[in-house]
Formats: sequence, structure tokens, C-alpha cells
Amino acid sequence: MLPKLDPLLHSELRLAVISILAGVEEADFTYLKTQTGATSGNLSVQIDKLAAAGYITVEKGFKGKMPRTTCRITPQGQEAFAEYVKALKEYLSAGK
Amino acid sequence: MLPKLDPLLHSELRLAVISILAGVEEADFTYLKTQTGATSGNLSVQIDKLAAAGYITVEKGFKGKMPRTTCRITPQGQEAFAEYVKALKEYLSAGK
DNA sequence: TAAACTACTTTATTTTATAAACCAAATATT
DNA sequence: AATATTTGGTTTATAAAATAAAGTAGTTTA
Repeated sequence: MLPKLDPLLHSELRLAVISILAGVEEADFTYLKTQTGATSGNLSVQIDKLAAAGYITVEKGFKGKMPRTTCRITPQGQEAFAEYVKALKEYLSAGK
Repeated sequence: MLPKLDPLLHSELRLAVISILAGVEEADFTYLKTQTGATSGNLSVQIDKLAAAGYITVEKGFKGKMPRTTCRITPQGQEAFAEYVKALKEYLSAGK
């Protein structure tokens, strides 16, 4: 039988965020927003969910006088991502 | 920017159904149910959606005296699936 | 100093997924 | 032969999710 897909990652925006973070040291809110094309509200909510699950860390600081939210993937997030990719591959080749 | 993922396919159960159908000539309701582990209700609903989108055809007949629902993927469905897979791959390698 | 912009968060709305309940007919049980 | 159970589903209700709209706090620009 096909494996269950981690519902936290099986979301367009959260998957985009995680896969971006998987490839870089860190990324801030604005960068994630432009890269994903998401609205601020949606991005804010999905970042919270990833953080609540321990998949990413969120650090709030300032760049000059402007607020800056920096995100990083955690080892736990990397593992979850790797497993999600593995599970997905089973789906994509299910019929064969 | 990352491509949009076809929302019709970006659903655990519908993706499972489509990828199973992509590999076989046809599959009936019961087979899809056991392979996916889905409940009948959920499967029924998701099959309807895929059929409404023209991704699969649904044929109702009888095997002996018992009803039998047979599903097949359409060329349109195959194309959509191929494109979904292609788009997904961009997600999975986004950060690099 | 007022308007517009940045960087968000919160809340409300819509959509989606899922499960529970139901149905009709067939088969098995007592 | 009645009754219970199983098969193969559909319909409807509920829970969860995604998304959008509105709001907040402060900054820069005209």
C-alpha cells in the first residue's frame, strides 16, 4: 500500500518553503514571499505551522530599522522533507 | 518562481488514484479502494472530481450480478499527471 | 505632516478533505 | 424462508486547510 504523505509538507506553499530552505543556509520572510509568490498572510500562517512542528526555526530581528524574520530548516525538517520526497516517489511510480 | 501545482492532482488520494491508473489499462473501484486504503466515501468523491475534470473515465457495469465501477485514465489525465510530476520536481530541487 | 510603503499578523471566508451515515442489492446464516 | 451480513457504492455532514481580506506598527518619501 502507498505510504501516507506528511500532511504538513503536502501543501503547496509549505512544500515550497521547505524545499527553498533545504537548499540555503537561511531565508527571510520577504525572500520567501517573492520566491513563492504567496500573500503575506498565507506565508505567515504556513511559516507558523512549520515552526510549530519543529521543521523550521524563526528568528525575529531587524535589518537597520525594519523588522526582519529569518527562517532556517532544522535537522528534523530536513529529515521530514527527505521522507516526504521518498514517499512521493512511490506515488509517482505506483502503477508500474 | 515555482510553478503552480495542479490542485486537482495535489491531493493524496487523487494523486494515488491517478498514478495507479497511469500504470494500468483500467482499475475498478474495489481495487482502487484496497490499493489506496481509502474509505469508500472519500474514494467516490475523489473519483467524481477526477472524472468531472476529464482526467479519468468512469464506467458502470456489472460483474455477474454485482455492480462494478471501472476507471481509466484519459489522455488529458496522462498529460496533467506528467505536468504535475514535472512541476513537483522543481519544488523538490528548489533550493539548489 | 500626510500619504504611501514595508513587513508583517490576525481574523474571516472559502475550499477541501475526510468521515459518518445511508442505501440497494446480493450472499450467507440459522 | 426469514434474517443477518457483506458488497459496492452514494450522499451528506463535519473537520481541517488554504486563502484572502483587513488590521497593526512602524518607516520612508513627497
